[in-house]
Amino acid sequence: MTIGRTLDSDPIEEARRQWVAHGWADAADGMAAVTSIVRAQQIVLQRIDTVLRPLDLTFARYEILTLLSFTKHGSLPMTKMGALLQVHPTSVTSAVDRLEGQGFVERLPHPTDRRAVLASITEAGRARALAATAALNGQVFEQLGITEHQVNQLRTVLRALRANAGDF
Amino acid sequence: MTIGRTLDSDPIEEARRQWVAHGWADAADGMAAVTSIVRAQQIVLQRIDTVLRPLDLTFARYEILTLLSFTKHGSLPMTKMGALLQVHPTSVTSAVDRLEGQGFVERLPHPTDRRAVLASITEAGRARALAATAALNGQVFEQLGITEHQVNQLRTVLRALRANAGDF
DNA sequence: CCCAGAAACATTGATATCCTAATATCTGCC
DNA sequence: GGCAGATATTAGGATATCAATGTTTCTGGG
Repeated sequence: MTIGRTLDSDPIEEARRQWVAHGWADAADGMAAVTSIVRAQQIVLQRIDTVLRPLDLTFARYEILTLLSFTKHGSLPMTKMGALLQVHPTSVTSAVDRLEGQGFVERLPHPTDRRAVLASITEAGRARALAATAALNGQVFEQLGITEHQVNQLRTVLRALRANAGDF
Repeated sequence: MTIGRTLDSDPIEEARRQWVAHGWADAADGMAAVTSIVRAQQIVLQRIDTVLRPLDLTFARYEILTLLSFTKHGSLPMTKMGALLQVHPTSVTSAVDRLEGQGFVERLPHPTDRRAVLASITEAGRARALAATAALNGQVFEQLGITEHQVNQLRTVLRALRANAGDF
């Protein structure tokens, strides 16, 4: 599961020193921040996958189930889900393929637009989504290992980064 | 390239409100932070891939080239690279396969351990790594769209998260 | 000292995911 | 009524992880 063991020093700080030593000081902090984001995502996603694996879910499929469970009628057009979750249409298609095979979602025709397809959550899907959320809340989201203040700093800074990227 | 367009509100904040409304307030901030990390990684990696594509590199292969270019003799054992970059041995093997095919790296026998393989950067590899770093510095690392203070907040908080995960 | 078992190293094959490009169908505007 | 745009899907390429394998090295009991 875990890869490297007992590294003597922080490899990202080491890379940052190299950046400065090579005359790229202006970019050093940004490089370190980007690398930290990439590594942090690996860490949290690995934890999430570990928690979700016994439930036969991936994070992408979990996000879809949870999003559907929050809607009024438990269904959304495929494109709408892709827009809300910021994933490609092809990823939505393949994720819904699997969820449908698992019996957690079913495809329904859109009532007015014959191009569109509604993904609709089933009762089994709702139950599995709830179980997954309970597991993730207790084992990941409440166990990040940083202070509440740091959690909120993270949210604020990354919100600015996402806004600047045109996310909303 | 970009997926969703003109979303009226921040989907992560919306998810956070749902968490609170469902009685999961204790996990709401952590959920929002984790989701922000995942989304931020998508954003920065997409930018990186866009910059690196004309240079025929991916981020994983770029990291290997840059790491090798920083070493004294331009070479490292496969396992050592995996440990430093926090990637699986299989990923190192496949990345070095491609880099070798591109002429940026060559495999050499380890001088003392006949099990081990040294990956050694070529002159072409050094040149490509420098070009890639120049492009990334100017187009990504110096253009995150957040303040210098926020960049450093990000580094500090994510360093705590990585340390807590046993990264170093 | 020696040698049998454990551990480390790199690779291969299988599986899952994501992205790009191309395609078929349908809608709605002019 | 025709054509641009939207919708979903399929196919193909790249990457990451997991499990298993073949070597090679290390280690500890005899």
